[in-house]
Amino acid sequence: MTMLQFYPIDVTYKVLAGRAVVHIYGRTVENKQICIIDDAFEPYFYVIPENGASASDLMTLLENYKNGEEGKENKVTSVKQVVKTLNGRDEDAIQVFVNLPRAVPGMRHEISKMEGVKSVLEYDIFFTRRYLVDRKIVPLILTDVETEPIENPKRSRVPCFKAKSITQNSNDSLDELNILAFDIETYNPEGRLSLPEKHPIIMLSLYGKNFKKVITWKRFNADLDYIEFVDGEAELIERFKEIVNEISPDLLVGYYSDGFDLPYIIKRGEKYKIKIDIGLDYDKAVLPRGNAKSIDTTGIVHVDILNFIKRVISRRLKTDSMKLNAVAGELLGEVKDDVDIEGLAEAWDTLSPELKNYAKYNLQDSKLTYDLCEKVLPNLIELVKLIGQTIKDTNRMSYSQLVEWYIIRRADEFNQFIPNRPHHKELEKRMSERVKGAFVYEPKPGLYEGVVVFDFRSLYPTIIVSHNISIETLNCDCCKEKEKVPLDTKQLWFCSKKEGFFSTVLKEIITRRMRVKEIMKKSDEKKRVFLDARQESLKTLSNSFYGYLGFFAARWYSKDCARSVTAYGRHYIHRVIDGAKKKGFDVLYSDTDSVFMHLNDKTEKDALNFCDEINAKLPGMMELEYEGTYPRALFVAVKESGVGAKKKYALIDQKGQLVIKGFETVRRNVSPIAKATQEKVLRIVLQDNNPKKAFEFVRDVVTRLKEKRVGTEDLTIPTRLTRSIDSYESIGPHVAAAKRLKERGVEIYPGMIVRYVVTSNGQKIRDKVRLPEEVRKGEYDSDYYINNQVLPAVEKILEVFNYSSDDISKGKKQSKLGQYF
DNA sequence: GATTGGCGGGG
DNA sequence: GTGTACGCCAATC
Repeated sequence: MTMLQFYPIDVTYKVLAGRAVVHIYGRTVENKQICIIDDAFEPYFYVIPENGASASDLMTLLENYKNGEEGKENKVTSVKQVVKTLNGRDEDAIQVFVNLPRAVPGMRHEISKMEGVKSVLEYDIFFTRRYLVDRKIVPLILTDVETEPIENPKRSRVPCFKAKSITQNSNDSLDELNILAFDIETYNPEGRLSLPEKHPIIMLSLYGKNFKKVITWKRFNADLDYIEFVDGEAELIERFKEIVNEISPDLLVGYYSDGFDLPYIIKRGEKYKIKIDIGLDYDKAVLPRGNAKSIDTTGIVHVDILNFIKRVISRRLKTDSMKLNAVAGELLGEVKDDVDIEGLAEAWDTLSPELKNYAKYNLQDSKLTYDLCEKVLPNLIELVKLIGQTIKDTNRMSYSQLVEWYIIRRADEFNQFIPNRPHHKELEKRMSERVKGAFVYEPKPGLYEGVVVFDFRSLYPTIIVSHNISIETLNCDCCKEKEKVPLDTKQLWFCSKKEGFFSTVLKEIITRRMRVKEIMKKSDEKKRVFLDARQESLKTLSNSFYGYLGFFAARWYSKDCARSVTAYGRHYIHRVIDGAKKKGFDVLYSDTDSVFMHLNDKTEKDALNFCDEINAKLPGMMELEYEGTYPRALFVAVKESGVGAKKKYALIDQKGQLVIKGFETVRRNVSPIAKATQEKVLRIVLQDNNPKKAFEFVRDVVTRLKEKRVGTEDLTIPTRLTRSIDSYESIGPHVAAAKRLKERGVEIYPGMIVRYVVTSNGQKIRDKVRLPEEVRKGEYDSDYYINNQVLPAVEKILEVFNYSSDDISKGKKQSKLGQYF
């Protein structure tokens, strides 16, 4: 028997000789890939006996239970009596061990209908995930194993060891993973998406540390040292497999490769009877079945990095497009090569010298994918270590799943059963339940000087912790006479004696984050990247706890807990608003956790003192924070009502930076001239405090539009087609533009962005539409751009200063505006 | 205005 | 594989 240390990377299980055997792939401390095999873990679930039913009778019955055909039998192997808590109530239960994971779904329905059975619990916890939780193993953390080597292991590309014991006793983790990125180019003469039934893969690129390669199967003149020519598509696929297994990276990374690249390679492989058996266990990668979306390769983990970016990273990105170009542009400051991808098929057919540029383009896509993966990997790794599930799974988890799997891992420590997921009827009920949300104080439209902003630090998480909000502390018997949740509709309270499971777990996450932030201050640059990713993961996780409580599919769902959180939120924000008014500040605006106060004749110091007074009375972890002082703030009206618009305001800070919220400056289907005018007007108003100048600027834009001095590029409106043009009932401008494109022989497909200019040819908008390349400079409908683009973008801003749209277009002013002229 | 349906990413 | 996305926008009633 020898001791071995390794870092787990991937976990799977195989059925060997009628037993489920867990296989953990990873790297040793010497950086060798290995597989640890553990055959001592058994699948199980729980049965709760009916009240009053005899648990021992039921145990005897279950002990000998079996079903299924011979050879495919589902059998109970043993039973054990346990007591655990389910949503605050202690339950006597029977833990039922079975022969195979598939026996659990195979028998749980029948068992749940047996006499004396109240319910069945934990029947849908995936075997390998359960293994990690029960064995307290966290992927990527240094693991000690007592092993015996296995001679001549079957179906393994790496040495295998049988585990006698497996434990983690260290915080040391594997933070540098070997990445190989890949990308394919396909042949598609019809000029839209390729069909794997018809169109071959013509290029495939791979990019790793000190490795770059483009494989293609037509020879052309290309003076590129990374090109490798092979004889055909089948050879291309074989070569791809060879390289992946030669390099044997930890991660095989693509961009939308769950949805495009890997399924495409698999389907083209089928045509030549080539299996994509690149995993360390030789299992062939298969297309997702049913509703599945992921493609798994064992040991060499397939990571579609788009998943992670979309789910976790996108929150902090400005772009709303998840295209590789947009994401790489923002995260890396680097973009895709600029080639006309529509011309690839023709270049391929004619063996054009352009193919060299397509090869470069192909490699560049893999490089961007590699760099993106490297960039977000610290975040993914920290999340893996926090949640305790594999890279493969964590990469594809939504926030609610991340919270849920974190809680599941902690449940056993607190002796908690994992509640069942809601079924159809319950889901329907939950979906119809609405929780009253946050309080919004509507602003009075206007330009204000001297504005201080305060907000509650992590409002909802700190409420949950400070008020001990948790399913099992809700309306306890012991605290009936204590403080109630500030709600008119219902009497709710939370235990003040016993700490709740949900709130305790959340509290630990918050304190851990504070500790990490402290350590960060004393760390060097390299460490700080990981620590920053860690505190970021802890933050996103803690911010998701409230949402999880009210998420309809959550195991730990509680509408009463969720509504208590928002009720306390409204309560505390009102406390700030009322207190500020009493002190003589004008409250301008408030939304959920923030308050905008007008200083009036008071100073910033007065405001800070006020903040201190509020903080002195807040419970537990709750804290009101000073966000900043702004020399000017602008609030605009919504429609005709004169009421201030919510979530739409603009500020200028003391350094002259604009903070613009809710204005349409970034919306897609607006012309550049309208966007730019809006931004400029906000800057003039906030920076120069000169509405007249803003007004005149707009009037000048209007004049330039009238005099046809605006260039076509500033007038081009981009809009996305959402379906095929024939299926549109009404011909909107973008549909008319699409039709013109089609007439010119351009393939039209749903999802494409059409760009058009509105001219004065005809009556209806659809007749006025032209493609940018069809119009000469000055050929456009001034009235349309003035009345439908520019004016709506600035109207609400200028209205604050009593300018109306008529004033601008006519160049006149109303008499009451004398003060500005 | 509320509800429903389909899309995103990829060549 | 002890299962299987989800949040948003646009179209439509």
